[in-house]
Amino acid sequence: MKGRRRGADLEAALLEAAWTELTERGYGGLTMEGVANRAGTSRPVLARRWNDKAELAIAAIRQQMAKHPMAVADHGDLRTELLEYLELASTRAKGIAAVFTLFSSEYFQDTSSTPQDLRTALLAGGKETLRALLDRAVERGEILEQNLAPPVDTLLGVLFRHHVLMTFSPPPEALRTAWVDRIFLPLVKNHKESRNSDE
Amino acid sequence: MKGRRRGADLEAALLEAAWTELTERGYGGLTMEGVANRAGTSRPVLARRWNDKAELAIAAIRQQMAKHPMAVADHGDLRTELLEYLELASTRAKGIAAVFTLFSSEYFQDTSSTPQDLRTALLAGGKETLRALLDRAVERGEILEQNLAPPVDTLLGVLFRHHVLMTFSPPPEALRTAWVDRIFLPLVKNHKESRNSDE
DNA sequence: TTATTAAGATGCATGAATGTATCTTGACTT
DNA sequence: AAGTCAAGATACATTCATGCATCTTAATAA
Repeated sequence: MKGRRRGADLEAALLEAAWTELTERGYGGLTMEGVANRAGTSRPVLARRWNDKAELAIAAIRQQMAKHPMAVADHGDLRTELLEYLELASTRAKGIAAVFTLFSSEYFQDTSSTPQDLRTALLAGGKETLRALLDRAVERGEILEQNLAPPVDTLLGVLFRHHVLMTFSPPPEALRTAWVDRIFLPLVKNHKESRNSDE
Repeated sequence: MKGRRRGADLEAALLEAAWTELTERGYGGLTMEGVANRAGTSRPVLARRWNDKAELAIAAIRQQMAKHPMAVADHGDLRTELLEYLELASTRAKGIAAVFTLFSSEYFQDTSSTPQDLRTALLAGGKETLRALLDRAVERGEILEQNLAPPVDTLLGVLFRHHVLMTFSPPPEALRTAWVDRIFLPLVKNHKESRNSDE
């Protein structure tokens, strides 16, 4: 029995509806009318705020990121924090997958940008969560700075993202610990970077 | 100056046109009319053979895979073969990225399948190229079978695919060698799987 | 209370893509 | 050489989403 929504209230509700539509139907299935219906309003209200499907979608994504910041507390132990990071990320798998459907249809054609571009644009300003974890571990002396050279430092994020993109579902706990214990940690733990190891 | 195409000839030309459209415009921008125009024919000819955009797209992908098999010769050295594998794969980055645009729009909604599902369906029968390389290396005694446990064995493929999906472009040579020398080989080379390494 | 502003409902024209039916014409078969 | 079948061209109706214009009504401010 609530009255007529206005301003910021309304806008938040619209973006929430857009987000739900995006996750349920993907970017291709996202329509202005669909969002309007779900929000219990009509298209003109949407049209007054956003021009494109793309604008609306990105605004919706921004709102979700603002609502649920990815924060991993300092536990004094790298392994613990990495697992928590992956667990936290897993709860958002559906949303992440939905975001990537942006690049299917027209979006990446029109803007000629890549998922990487969007990712950096959305993360602009805030340092990456994963990077923060690793820096803390370096300060604690758990790992060596030099073992975090470019392809390695982002490895866990890559593994997670790839899994989500390929399966549209979060990685199970067993897989996450395997990534940490059998891939990432062995690479960064102090095994005195043996360059030109053999041959 | 060529006459009217028929049967298999025509079909191959149609699939070739579809593939080009798919790589240039992505799945979202793929239209029956666009393919017909590019193939120099009209929509009814397409409609007689495939019902969906999806059917057409998958048939086009199949034809490309058949035309360009991913074959890496036995060079007696794992590292050489891995680099050749990644180099070969890189030449197809554009196509691979295009294939994944399938899962943006409607396809994955309608079929409720995942990119993983499609991948396994397309690879059905033939063993994976990467897996073949690794098995050969195990036989040669270059690496230990036990170091190829599940999350590690497919690691290079994961890294490659993730890069292509995120940037829509092939990984540069420097990045490929970094994957091999600083991530994959260190993990599989005989460092006597130290389980419960420390703590 | 009154005035202003935007929410919300409705209607209409448009454009893109598709499905389908029809018809002509070229190529292959016997 | 005649007949058959599919290629290729064209046309029409349909569907879906969008853009825009209009009008009523509710909420907020003066």
